[in-house]
This record gives sequence, structure tokens and C-alpha cells, in this order.
Amino acid sequence: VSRITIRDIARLSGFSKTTVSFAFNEPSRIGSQTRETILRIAEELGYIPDPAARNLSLKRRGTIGLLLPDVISDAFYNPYMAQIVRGIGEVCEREGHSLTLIPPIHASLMEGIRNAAVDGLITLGLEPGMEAVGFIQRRALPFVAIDGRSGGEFPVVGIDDCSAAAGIMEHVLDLGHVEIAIIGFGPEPLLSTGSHVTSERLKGYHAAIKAAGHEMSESIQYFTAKPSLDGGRAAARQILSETRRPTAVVAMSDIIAIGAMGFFQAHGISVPRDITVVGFDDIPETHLVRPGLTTVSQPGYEKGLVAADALVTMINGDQPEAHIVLVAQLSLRDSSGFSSRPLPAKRSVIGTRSELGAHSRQRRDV
Amino acid sequence: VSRITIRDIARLSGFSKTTVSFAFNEPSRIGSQTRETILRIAEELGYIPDPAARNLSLKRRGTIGLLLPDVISDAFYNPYMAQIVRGIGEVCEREGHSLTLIPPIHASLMEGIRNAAVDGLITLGLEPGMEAVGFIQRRALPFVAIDGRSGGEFPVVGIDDCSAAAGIMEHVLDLGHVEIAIIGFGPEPLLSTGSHVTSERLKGYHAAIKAAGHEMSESIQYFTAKPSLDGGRAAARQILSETRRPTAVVAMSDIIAIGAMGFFQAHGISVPRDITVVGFDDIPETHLVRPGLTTVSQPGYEKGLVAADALVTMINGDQPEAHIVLVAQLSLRDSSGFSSRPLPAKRSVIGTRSELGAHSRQRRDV
DNA sequence: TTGTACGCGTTATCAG
DNA sequence: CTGATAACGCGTACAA
Repeated sequence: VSRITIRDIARLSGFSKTTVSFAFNEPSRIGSQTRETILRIAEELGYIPDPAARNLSLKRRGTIGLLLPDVISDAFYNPYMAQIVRGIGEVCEREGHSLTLIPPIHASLMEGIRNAAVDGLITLGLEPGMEAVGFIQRRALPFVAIDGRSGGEFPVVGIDDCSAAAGIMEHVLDLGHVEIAIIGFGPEPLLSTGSHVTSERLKGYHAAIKAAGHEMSESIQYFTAKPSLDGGRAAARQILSETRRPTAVVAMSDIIAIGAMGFFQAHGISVPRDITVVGFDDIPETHLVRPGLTTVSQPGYEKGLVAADALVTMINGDQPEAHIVLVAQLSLRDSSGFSSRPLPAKRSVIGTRSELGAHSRQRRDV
Repeated sequence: VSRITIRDIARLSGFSKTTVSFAFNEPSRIGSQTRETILRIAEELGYIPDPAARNLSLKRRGTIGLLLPDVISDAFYNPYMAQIVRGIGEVCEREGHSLTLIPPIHASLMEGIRNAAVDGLITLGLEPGMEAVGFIQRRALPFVAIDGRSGGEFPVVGIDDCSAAAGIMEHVLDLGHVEIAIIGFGPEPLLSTGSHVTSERLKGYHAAIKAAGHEMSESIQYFTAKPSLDGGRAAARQILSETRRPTAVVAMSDIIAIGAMGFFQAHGISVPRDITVVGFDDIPETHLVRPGLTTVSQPGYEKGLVAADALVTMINGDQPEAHIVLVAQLSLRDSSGFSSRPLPAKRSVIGTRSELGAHSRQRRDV
């Protein structure tokens, strides 16, 4: 037995497809007698319109796509992803949409974009000039980039990664640390990656270091990790295997920082006494670990919410803001402490500090 | 400028829609000269077939639906959800599907099911007889229930919740606890909820208590919470406000247990010295908190993976196993300790224990 | 008030 | 062997 279609209802009721459709969608346009007959028959047969055909006709898909740079099973290792999804979800429910997670197929975003039956896309870290951008535009799909580089022909939602990174690095330097390990996103070597977020944060780290009067090349080591607990652990292992052991670890992701911190602690290295560890994101887990993780608090939930809002605006044919910068702030907890090594030469406050009102506001858990 | 359609290519090339389609999908059926002409024009105009129309034609949607009982912004408060999504994602990528998260619209699952343009559904906690089940079946959608009640006409993936719950309660009783708080899923009173998972776990808890020779009504208190850190905190607050303070808290969810544990600790109550806290799920966060959370380790990732596998089997027209029971085990960490109160009368081992080989296996973090 | 025709891409079926 | 016609699923502008 095949599915019941509108044709079946039309045939059995003796009316046309149009009339049957009106019975459901525009009752005022047909007679009440006609309508009752049609609804009765439809009910008897258990008729439900095919959503795919319905959406095609209505020129809407009823769903928003979230384009993932990683496979789902990796992306959701990072609790930060859940925050973004929660924010997008808020808008989805308000608008009656579902949320389609689109992983790369065959290690490429293209196939996913090509096949996405969605009203619009939210992307993570997309940059102007990337092949995927042109592809999305060729499909005439509205889209908003979270954490992308602004200046393209699409709205971008993010924070000031450079300032935020400078803020937390400044904090670490204030504590007297000189030998510092920076952990970015892998697997490629950190200084070679071109991702906007990575390069902005590096820029911020370096600005703070330079402002502190250090020779960067001397005391900074670079590592990369996958944004997961295991990735953080692996990075920590690598850090410990270096001949120069840093007194502070600055990670671009909380989940990496937490994984690294756990590895240090499991190997008898006390945080923050022996080593300072700070992260980025402010996922809920930063409150759960001991010591609490010092990090940059960036609003993942809001990022999702604002991006989805902007996307809905575009879907409705309106023009959203081109570049939405959300506020990040430094969240000081107990994973960062003073270095036992002597302080280097006196440093001056970095230039960007005055622009970071929020950064100077210190938060502590209750 | 409207989107380029297959008609445009047909018109400009002078061939029919069929021939254009063949140029892409069945090149062998047309002449190579014809094909080249068509491909060239299509490339020039940047033609990409509309996925929605394509999927309609192909009678496939290219996506799997995950029917959420809660709004997305609540569901992803619980890290356990991420585990399930990761498992489903694994299969999605293998099959080239995307994953559509379908939240309830207007507090009802129906609207979501009605509009879901998906190849099949994975549901969470769906029971035979529920209105939604009939609705899915009327849509002739293949679907698999995670954590549902078996015996319906659909495959169910889960664990033996009763035995698992009995196993952890037995552990708590073994430690000498008598005054016990059980936290289930809210907001309704725990004993009135009909969810399969809830009633099975309650059954298990009660079986263990009975086997221990206690009068249940005397020393057990029931609470509910939303599965989130805040939910756990709220439940803990409520527990502390009762005149009888329990020496052990048995939660049906890790995130609730972790929230409760944090609340206790923040109020000067030591875990496990003053109060034992155990959970259910074994989310990664159980390793992060101090003390580590004793819990039932159930394979969320596998649940998603196996459910998605079964669903794909159904989509392909084959028959999967009707009821897949995965293995759960007790994970003993440090949040459970001996009660300072005197042990009650001697107890015997509960009957189900022999069936729970895995339960007797003790795991500890490295 | 109701019916006809169209849009979207694919393909079974038919014509040359 | 090559290519075109028509049908699928639904909603709706337009005609009757």
C-alpha cells in the first residue's frame, strides 16, 4: 500500500486537488459542505501531506542548516558546540524551524552544501574567498558566519578575538610567566594555519607579549590539539616532553585546557602552583574542574542566537547587520597563579586595554 | 535574478529537461557532443539543482531526524545529548546524510513530525501507544526509539535500566546508606511519571532496596529536576530544605548529580564524607569533577550509533533487530562513600545481580 | 466557488 | 542509440 496523496483524496471526494488543498489551507475559499466532505475522507484515509512536496511548493524548507567544519562525532566532543546549538535552537523554536546539522561529506563541505535542503546556513569559521563561500552564494542561500572573517558579502557574528586573546595573555604575563606554551587548533602547525579566529587570537597573544617587552621567539612554544579532552591531554603530553617546560599554558579552547590540566594533575603537576593553565570559551565545565579554569568568557549561546536571528532576517528578505561583535570578558578563576620564576623587566599596560571595558571586570564563581 | 533551473539550461541548450538531467546523472544515455554542450552552459550559468526538488524526485530526503522531547536549548544543557548526537553523526557521515534536530513546536511533537522532511526518525523515550507513534506511522516514516518501551511495532535501543538502577542502588546500600534521596526527571512528581526509563529505573532502585530489607516508604524521598546543572542545584537546595536530610543522593542523570554535588559543596557539605552522590549516564564530566562521580556507565555514543544503524537498515527496506539492549556497567569513583550512620539489618544480594556481569566490574579513572 | 496549469528535478516509457 | 513526453508530490496564481 503506497502513501495516501492529495490525488487520492481528490479522486475519492470527486473534487480537484486545488479544492482539497483549500480545504486544509484556505477553508474560506470553498463551501463548508465541500470542506466537510473532504476533511472526512482525508481523516478516514489518514492523509498527511508530504512535507518535502509541501516545502517545495511553498518555497521554504522549514529548517536551518548548521554547516560543521568537522564530523559530528568530533564537533560534539567540544561542549562549546552545544552552547552554539542551544542558541540557534532558541530561534528555531521561535520560528517553527528544525535545525539541520551538515557535516562535511568525504572531507569536503561542498557535497554537504550542494545537498542541503535548507532555508539558510549558519557556518562556523568561514572566510571570504573560501571555495565554500562561492558555492553557497551560487546556491543563492542566505547565510551567516559565526567566527568568520568580516568584510565579505555576508554577515559575521563573533567577538573581538584579538583583544580577548590579548586580555588573557596580559593576565598570564601579569602573573610573571615568561615560558609560555600556546595551544591552538590542529592538526597543522599553529603558525601556518590561516583560520581567522586562530590568527586573530595569535595576534592578540603576541600583542600582549610584545607590550610586555619580551622576545617572543625566546620563550613561547606553539602546539596544536583537536578541541577535545583527549586533544588537550595529548598536547599536555607533548608539552611535558619538551626540554623547556613552560610555566603557563594558554589554550585557545577550554576543552583543550581542561584536558591538559587533567593530564598535568594526573602526572603530579599541580595547577596553578607548578603550572598555570588558561583557556578560551567559558564552557560550563570550567566551573566543574578544580581549580576552576581561568578563561575568556565568550557568549556561545548568544553567538548562536544572534547568528540565527540574523539568518532569519535574511530569509525574510531583510538586511541584517553586516558584522555583529559580541562582548567577551576575562573570567578569572583559580587555574592561573603566579610564576615562581623571577619577573622580567617591568612592563607597560598594552594599548588595547582601554577598549576592553569588559575585560577588566573580574568574575568569580560563587 | 531568479535561481537558474534545469529549464533554463534546457532552453538555452535547445534540449529537453530530460536530456539535461541525463547529462549530469546518466551520461551514457546521451551523445558526448550533446553532453559537452549542456555541461558547458550549465557551468557558465552556475547551475546547481535544487536539493529539495531533487530529493522529492529521488524519494529520499538525505537527512535523518532526531525527535527531541525538549526544546533544543534545554536538551543540549545535558552533555549526554551530545554523546547520542555523536553516535548518530557517525552513521550520518558514513551514509552521506545530514542530521535534523526536530524540537517540539508549540510544546507538541506532532507539528514537528508533520513537517519533518526526513528519511527516518530517531526518537528519545517514545512509548507504544503514544499519540506521536501513531502519527509517525501514519506518515509511513521508518523510526527507531532510543530508551523507549519495547513491544511496539518499532525497534528500540536501550539498556536494561532496571538492572542498572538496581546495581547502583545496591552499591549505595552496601555503603550503609538508609536515608536516600532519589532524583528523577521533572517537572511532574517522580512517582506519577509514566516514562519507561523513569519507571524502569525506579523499579530497579526499589528492587535493590527491598532486597536490602528496608521499608521503602520510611527513608526514601523523591525529587525531580530538569536534566541540567541548574536543575541539579535546585534539587539539592530542595533536598537540604527537607527536615530529614538524606545521607545519599541517587540521581537518574549525571548532570543533575553533578549540579547537586556542586551545590552541596558550595554549602560546606562534603562529598562523600557528609553525603554520597551518584548519577546515571557516565558523561565525560564525571571524570572532571572532584570527587569523581560514581555512576552507571551507559553507552550514549553507542546508543546513537546503533539506533542510526538500525534506522538506516529500515530505510534500505530491511528489518533490523526489534530490541537492542546495550551493556551498562557500574563506574565506581569517589563521590560515593560509607554512611556514618550504623548499618541496618543484614541484607542479601539482589536477584538480578548474576545477570549483570558488567556491573560487578569496577572501573576507576587513571 | 471550483478547476487548470505551472513550478522543481528525475525517470519510466515512448518516438524516432 | 538518442532524445522527448509525461508523471510524481504539493500549493497557488489565474482563469472560468
